[in-house]
Amino acid sequence: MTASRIMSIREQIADVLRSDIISGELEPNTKLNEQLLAKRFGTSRGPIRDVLIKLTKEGLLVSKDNVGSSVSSPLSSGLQKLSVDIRRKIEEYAAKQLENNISEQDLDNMDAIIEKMQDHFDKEEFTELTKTDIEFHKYFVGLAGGDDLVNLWYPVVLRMRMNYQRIGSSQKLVDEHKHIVDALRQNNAKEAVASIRKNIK
Amino acid sequence: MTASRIMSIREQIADVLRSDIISGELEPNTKLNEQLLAKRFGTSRGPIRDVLIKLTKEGLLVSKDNVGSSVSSPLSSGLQKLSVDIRRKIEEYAAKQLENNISEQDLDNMDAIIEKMQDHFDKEEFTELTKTDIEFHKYFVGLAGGDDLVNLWYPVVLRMRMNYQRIGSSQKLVDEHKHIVDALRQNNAKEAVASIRKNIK
DNA sequence: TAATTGTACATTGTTAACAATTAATTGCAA
DNA sequence: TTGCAATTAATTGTTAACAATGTACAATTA
Repeated sequence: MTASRIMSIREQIADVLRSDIISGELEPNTKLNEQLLAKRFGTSRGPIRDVLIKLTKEGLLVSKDNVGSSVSSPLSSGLQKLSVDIRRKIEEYAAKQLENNISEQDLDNMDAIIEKMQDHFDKEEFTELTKTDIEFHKYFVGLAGGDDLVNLWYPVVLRMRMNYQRIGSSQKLVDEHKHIVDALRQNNAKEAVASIRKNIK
Repeated sequence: MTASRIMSIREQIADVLRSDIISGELEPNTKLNEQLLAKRFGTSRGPIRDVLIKLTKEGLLVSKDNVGSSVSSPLSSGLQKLSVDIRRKIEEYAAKQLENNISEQDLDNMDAIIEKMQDHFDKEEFTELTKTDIEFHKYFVGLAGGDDLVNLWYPVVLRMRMNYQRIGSSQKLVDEHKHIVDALRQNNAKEAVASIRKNIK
């Protein structure tokens, strides 16, 4: 039985827009018009506004009063580096929390996510691969620290954007995730941390 | 001339609620009713909803679909420690950025904020002191990294909540901020970082 | 009594109309 | 033509009514 979670309209809209931005389909500085979005998603402007506020807080959009929201620009290289540091700190914390404290079921679920990654990679669906990559780390972070940790982690990751060249060019990315799960399965936090450090850059 | 920025209704409402939460006036798990808030602030529910979404993304509230928003609980001690680490990383980054790269005017402005802190401390206005403390660091972080860095930093700080005993009991807090500005004024990033490490805990 | 169903109530979610603000256009004068 | 002011259009902000959902409690049944 696949328990696909029920998602509210707003959640689904947010997901689509996040994908559009992360994939680069919506380029930086693209203006998002509330009415057009409302028409596109078949709702009124209310839910759209909710989503725009959320994405703005996640750092994917920038909003100006009485003017509107547009896609944010990539971080400066200095802030990019800082974000990598912060993200590593969070995920290394997560790895340590999970040592001797993770169920077989959860490990299996992570394996399944990696398989999905492999599949997207094989089919050259790189946007989906990116999303699944994020899904993997989100699962893992949520396991260790619940919603609180995810909320700390999520904006950092989204704002980093992904490293497409890297994703497009290499099977290594998928393998790196296998190493992380392997280390967790052996309850070897030190090794898990090392794998994560290699994976996040 | 005091340049009090024009703030939108929603911004002002957000500020009030943030204060209420940070000061502890609104305790964790307190349910926030949209209609009551609308009446209290003399608006309709629309702007209230916007604010609730924002505060939720900032980590001060937790929201459940079709149920509503309530004040979030303090972080676990593990996440609290992690947050301190992250906040230090960000502010230390900011201090380094500002070495040999800060105007006399900005330093004076920071002095002014510290004076305001001193004033609130003398009058035992501890909620205002807390807000001014945050204002100081926000100014400083914004100077170094603009909105992008502030957006990274802000949720971390809000979620940490403040350390009231410390605020209530000691003049030290105000002095620590003087040391930070002193170090910045001397373009001594190393000392500034050291002062910040002492201040954030 | 305990569990369950049904109903009334309270609250959030959504919508569409209207107000306020910003952006674009037009017309005019130098 | 260029620069500016006034006007118009487009877009966001706000509101109030309505729909959908969840909650609390009473009635019903085993």
